[in-house]
Amino acid sequence: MKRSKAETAETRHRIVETAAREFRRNGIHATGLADVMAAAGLTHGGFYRHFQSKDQLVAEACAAGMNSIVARAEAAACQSDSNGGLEAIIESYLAVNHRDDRAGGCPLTSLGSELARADNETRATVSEGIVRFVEALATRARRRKPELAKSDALFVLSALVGAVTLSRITTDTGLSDAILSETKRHLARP
Amino acid sequence: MKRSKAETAETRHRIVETAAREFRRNGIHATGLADVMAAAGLTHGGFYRHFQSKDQLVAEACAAGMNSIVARAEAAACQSDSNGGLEAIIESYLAVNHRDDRAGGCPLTSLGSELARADNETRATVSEGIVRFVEALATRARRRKPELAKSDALFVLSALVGAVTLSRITTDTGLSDAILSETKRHLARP
DNA sequence: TGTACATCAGTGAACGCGCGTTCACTGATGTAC
DNA sequence: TGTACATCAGTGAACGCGCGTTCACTGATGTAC
Repeated sequence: MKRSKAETAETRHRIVETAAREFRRNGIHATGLADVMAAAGLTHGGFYRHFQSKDQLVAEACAAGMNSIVARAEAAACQSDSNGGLEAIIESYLAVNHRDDRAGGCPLTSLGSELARADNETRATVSEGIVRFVEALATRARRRKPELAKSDALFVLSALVGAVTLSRITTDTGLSDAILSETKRHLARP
Repeated sequence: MKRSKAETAETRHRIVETAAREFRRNGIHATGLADVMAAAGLTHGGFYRHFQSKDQLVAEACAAGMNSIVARAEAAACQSDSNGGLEAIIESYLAVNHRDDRAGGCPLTSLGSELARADNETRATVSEGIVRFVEALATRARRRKPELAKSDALFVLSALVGAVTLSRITTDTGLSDAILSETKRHLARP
């Protein structure tokens, strides 16, 4: 039966947030629309009342995922009592509980190689999220000259994404922990 | 009809090498066994004469991919005329033609997020490849103390993998190039 | 404000399709004598 | 060394299954009067 406008909007929002978690947890390709809808407490038939295609949901879910990771970085920086907050962002990204929480973590690591093959809409949205992440890091960089700060930020983000990606691949838990802690140590001393 | 032992071994090897390329090109989940077999010049029915399952092929293909990227790193280091060859490995990994050649490049970047969800067999094999890559970097590290050299190597590999992953996601070609060149610049000056 | 009706969110069955896997069959290989 | 036969690599059709997508239907919502 028909739902109120508010309820419809709430449902759509819930589908996107659920998809953002499910895609990060199991991968985009491996997650079916029926899985997403069921996790959102719905049957799959109603999907197309809200979205034109799976690709559209992928794009929106990735956008939501990027928004939340950038917001978390900003929050970590603001809550930090030390200097600019750069260390706080690095620590929160390289935390063991970020590595262990694929579903709630950064899409760049949980979906990295799939995003490189995603359609232009998704890649453009994620790309814009990367730019915002880089800006969040650059405004807190040690070097003040804008182009140097941005250069530092690109490097830091590369190290963060690579470290968490590798730490999730290896079956050697000691190596996994070492990748995170050594990357943290190197980024702390410039 | 039956084939000679040599021919059978050659065919099996060709399937693994073809799969290594196809998986890196299109992703593991998105590549069907029929795709791999067709690319190897065979029909899909014969697959199970050589492998027990798709998962087994995935593990062997990823092992082959790791072998070839570590071998390429070693080769780049040996051909380099400068100091230890560390810069040569970094330059070859962060090269634009590595970014643009997913099918022939490093599995850690072309399959990163899928490998984190792969079965234990595949993850263990890739993990061992990571260790060999880290050793290849560590023996050429600037710092001589073994544990410091390994720490440096873990950090360098993280930055390499993250940089190429990000450079493939972004739709902004200027940003993509900058990620590679700035990461190269930072790793060059310790 | 109250009533009549068009709208449409959500359900559940169905669509064609491609997946991983299995199987009967073919005929060259390689072994046993 | 030559012959007879079991083996098995590769083919092509078929299997059940889950995918993205479509559709007829239901009934509460929200609009038009």
